[in-house]
Amino acid sequence: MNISIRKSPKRVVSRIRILDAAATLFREHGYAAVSLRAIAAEAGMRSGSIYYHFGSKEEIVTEVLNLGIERVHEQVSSTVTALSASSDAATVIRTGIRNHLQALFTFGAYTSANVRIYGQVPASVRKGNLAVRRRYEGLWDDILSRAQTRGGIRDEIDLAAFRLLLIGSLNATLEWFDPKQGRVEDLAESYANILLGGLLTQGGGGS
Amino acid sequence: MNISIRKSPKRVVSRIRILDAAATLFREHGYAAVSLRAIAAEAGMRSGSIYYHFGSKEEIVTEVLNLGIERVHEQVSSTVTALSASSDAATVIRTGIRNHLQALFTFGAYTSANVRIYGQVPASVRKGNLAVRRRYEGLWDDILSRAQTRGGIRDEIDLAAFRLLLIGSLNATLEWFDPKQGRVEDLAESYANILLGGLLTQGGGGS
DNA sequence: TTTTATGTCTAACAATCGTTAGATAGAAAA
DNA sequence: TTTTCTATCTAACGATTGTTAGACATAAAA
Repeated sequence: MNISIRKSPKRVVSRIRILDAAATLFREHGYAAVSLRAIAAEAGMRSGSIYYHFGSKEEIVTEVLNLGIERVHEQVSSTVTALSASSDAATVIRTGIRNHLQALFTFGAYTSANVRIYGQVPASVRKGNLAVRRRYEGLWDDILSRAQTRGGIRDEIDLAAFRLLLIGSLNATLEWFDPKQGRVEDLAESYANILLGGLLTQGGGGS
Repeated sequence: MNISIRKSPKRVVSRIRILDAAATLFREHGYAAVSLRAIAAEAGMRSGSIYYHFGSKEEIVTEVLNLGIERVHEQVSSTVTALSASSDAATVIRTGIRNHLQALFTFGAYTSANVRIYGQVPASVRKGNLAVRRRYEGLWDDILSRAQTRGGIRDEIDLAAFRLLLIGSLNATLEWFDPKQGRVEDLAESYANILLGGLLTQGGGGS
């Protein structure tokens, strides 16, 4: 046994092919509408073979949902952490927004599936995905509260509401933005301008 | 034939019962996962009877999708139109936001179904819903561009992006906000504060 | 009353679903 | 070479799907 680059065993390759196929089809047609036969066909095998890799359809969708969030989490977490400690609130949040959107479209099949089918998957599957979701929400709560301690955030803003509005509006871009038509960086800048500075020149924001 | 209040014929009542049942179940489980037998049971009849009122499952879902948008459209349109002609931009947009959210939760089954299943419904159904969607987007574009002519909107803001961010973030509240736990008016005010004034006290919004 | 219209029911159809058991072929290990 | 393991295949299972045809009961019209 040498130390050379180990070729991925067939097992791993097939598993990924199945997950990619499932994510792509779930995103497009929803959870229940996609049959294991359709997933198998897209992955280049027969439906029975899927059961060598996964125990059930629910097991597949759970993995798809988790991967979608984990990949966004990793990219946002690593890029925000890499910022200089003296970065101001605007820079930190802009970085988070940009990387959330980039990850969203880089792993489009998984993240779209996530946004679209989470609400219609069996309760047991939702439960298996909850911890991963919570962890990502916690990351943003950390980012925002850390930004708050550095000052510059308006007093009227409810940070919990801001986080929900932020993630909700970013994820909604999956429904209409086409990365082939425009740059994700431009989308990110446009959204950051609105979220950080608001629509109006002054006033209007107070309660 | 007298002029007294005409009792709704059974036909109309049953039709509504079917649509209510369908919207409720679609919202919860997605389009394909809901069988006509399940819709019939929820509506208090047998699946065969549905075909007296609708020609197919697709016809039902098309109606549910259209109703969801039309009801929000009507409420936002009428309340914004009713404002005094001299209202400033902030008031107009706050009114739109508040009424969009109120309608969203008042007709929760239809609007949630809309947000959740639009992306997974057959292409022919999506096509049948497109005109209604476009019309509502047009309403907001009118509201925003009229507000812009009154001044007070930041130059850096891309109004098309703002409309997409706005509707996306408002619709996303369906996934987490519970009208039994908090007042929709408070939610609306919180969101309007963020969208109109932004997160930061100053700067940060420029490009 | 007789006739017609309305609305729901039952029962069945071919198709498709998730899942399973067992056969089978090739690769790795002995 | 022989044996064992890995990955896929075929074929079938009972259950459920959207949809249809025709019977049936009640209400309205004649």
